[in-house]
Amino acid sequence: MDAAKEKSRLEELIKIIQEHNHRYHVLDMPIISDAEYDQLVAELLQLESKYPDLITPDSPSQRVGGGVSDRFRKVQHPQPILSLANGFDAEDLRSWLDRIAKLNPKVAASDFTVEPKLDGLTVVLHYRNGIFVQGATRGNGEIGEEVTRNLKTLQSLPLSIPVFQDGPAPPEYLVVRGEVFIDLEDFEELNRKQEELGEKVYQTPRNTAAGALRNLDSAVTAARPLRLLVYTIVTSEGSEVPESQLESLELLRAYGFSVPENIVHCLDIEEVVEACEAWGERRISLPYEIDGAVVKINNIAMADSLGIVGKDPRGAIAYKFPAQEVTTELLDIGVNVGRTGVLTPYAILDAVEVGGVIVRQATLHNFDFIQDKDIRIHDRVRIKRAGDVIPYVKGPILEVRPESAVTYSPPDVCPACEEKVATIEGEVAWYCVNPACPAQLVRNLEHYVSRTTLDIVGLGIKLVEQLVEQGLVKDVADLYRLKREDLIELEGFGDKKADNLLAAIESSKQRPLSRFIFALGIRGVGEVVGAELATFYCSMDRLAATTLEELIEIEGIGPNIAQAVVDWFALPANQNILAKLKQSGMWPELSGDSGAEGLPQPLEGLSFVVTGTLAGFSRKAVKDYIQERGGKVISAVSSKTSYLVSGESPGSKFAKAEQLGIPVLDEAGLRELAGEPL
DNA sequence: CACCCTCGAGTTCC
DNA sequence: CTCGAGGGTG
Repeated sequence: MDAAKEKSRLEELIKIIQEHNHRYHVLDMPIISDAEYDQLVAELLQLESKYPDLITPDSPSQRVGGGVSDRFRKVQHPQPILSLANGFDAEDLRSWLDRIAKLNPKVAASDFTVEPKLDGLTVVLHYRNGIFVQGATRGNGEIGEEVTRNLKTLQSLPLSIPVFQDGPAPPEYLVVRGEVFIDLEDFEELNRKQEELGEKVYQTPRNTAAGALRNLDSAVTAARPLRLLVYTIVTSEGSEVPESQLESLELLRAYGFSVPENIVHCLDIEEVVEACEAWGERRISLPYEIDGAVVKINNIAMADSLGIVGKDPRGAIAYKFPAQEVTTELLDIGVNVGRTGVLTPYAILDAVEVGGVIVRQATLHNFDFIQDKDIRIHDRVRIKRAGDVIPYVKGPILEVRPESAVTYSPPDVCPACEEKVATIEGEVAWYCVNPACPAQLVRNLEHYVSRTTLDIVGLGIKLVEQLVEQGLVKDVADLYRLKREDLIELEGFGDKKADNLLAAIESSKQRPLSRFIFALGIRGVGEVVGAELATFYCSMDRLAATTLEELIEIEGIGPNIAQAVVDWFALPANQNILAKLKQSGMWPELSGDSGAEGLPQPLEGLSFVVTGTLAGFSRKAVKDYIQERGGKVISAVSSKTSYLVSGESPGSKFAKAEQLGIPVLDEAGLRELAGEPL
């Protein structure tokens, strides 16, 4: 090719590429593949490097920043997309203000906005004359990836800015910043579908959103439930320029963007602190994940005047919540023995902070769970604190699985007694079936004395272990045969403590029959079924003589529980225990009046779920209160729940209730409903 | 038979 | 809170 031909080809290329750009970005009707496009650009670049004189300012090579990605074109942001400095508590927020007030005393009297900090991907959107022309990921803040076509599949992204008669005129050139993310509910729904199809499930909403937005096939992006919220005007030319962050948000809304809701306007730093903490409490009831709150000085000019330190503008700060999800190394897997003999594996973790506490252990539920999630020792695993308390392992991070990772094989003997383990047909759990297993005995005793059963105060885990170790107690009935002399021998015991313990054990004979049945630890018989059996049989003698057929008749008891009950009473070891208990005078009967009969039953037919802390009630007291008045207390919110009783710092039940539209009561509301005079 | 709801059991940290 | 299982229902 001679020079003249090359030069005309170069000019031709510019026109061709511009045409394709137009089709791609504006008309959304590309007629060539991305690869072909990249080839054209590559050819152009090659020619331009040969004839640099011919590079025009409007050449596509200039427009795309000169680089051609193998996946996406890189674009330079009109101005760097800055990150934010982080704060973690109220003190960090106050000292941030103190610092900047020294630079400009006027900020001390400034007002602020507090917005939720969405956990998604930042995108930068360009509109020319009201038409969406380009969208890019944040990238490194200077250069991002151009994902215009994918962004166009988002329902919540306006392709053009509507013009209203009395609304603001759209700017000639507008650049905004927003966040792309997936609602938690949509995410779960997506994973449910994936599971049904036998496809892989996604790990986090954030990663899924990132993957979808950067997918080469826009159809895939379109199929994901991505949402967009816009919260900053980066550039606005040829129209009104907002003076404050609040005005910006209003303007963005008028332009047709979805903006984050419930943005708090604060007049001083203490209000800011309050608002940040409120977002922390609200976090769990939001439809999407947030990892903090963003505090901005409302006046944009004032914020800008403070300048930038490193990559962080001084006029704003991110208040970060403690991470709810972290990753750490799984050092080993241990196995616990439950009171029913169930073997439960647990993860021994490299200690890590999650949501403000150090976590070293987390349950792995059962051996199938380990296999299903393909969890291996030395894997890096994702840990989450469910609700706010109990940590659990979500799964391994396969991408960083080390060579040293080893698959785990469940033990074939009980870790406590070394008897062979057994499985039950159709059940996931593995069992130690040795009736003399010391671990089971300890757990069984713990259950027998625990607060929810016979409530023997002063008899805790440590003491139970001690009594078993010393051979003083070989079954629950032995508790009633403990002698003062034996107890005084024990470490840390004196006359007084021994007497108190004996008195506590003695008082357990006064507990209701229902609690006693629950305390025995029959598989499948918990608090509710125990109460059911107590009201049906009224005495231990009658219960012990029951039959399978009779049990099945009882509402709430099916063949499995019935069989477990019959089996329990048939076991000679248990018959022996019962005989000893009866002999000791531990043989409750259902008393005619339970004390609550006389109360009116205003809550009859209603079911309640309790969450959070109530001021005037303990957890147990509120339960009794509701039950005494005819209401039912259940553990999980469902569509059949009548009311959620919510106190201070409610858990995730609150979100669930809101979602299902279940009415929420506070303590006063409950009392009122129960007909108490106010 | 497929669902939904409820119950039981084990669970972490301070 | 989680998961699994049992029980009831459409």
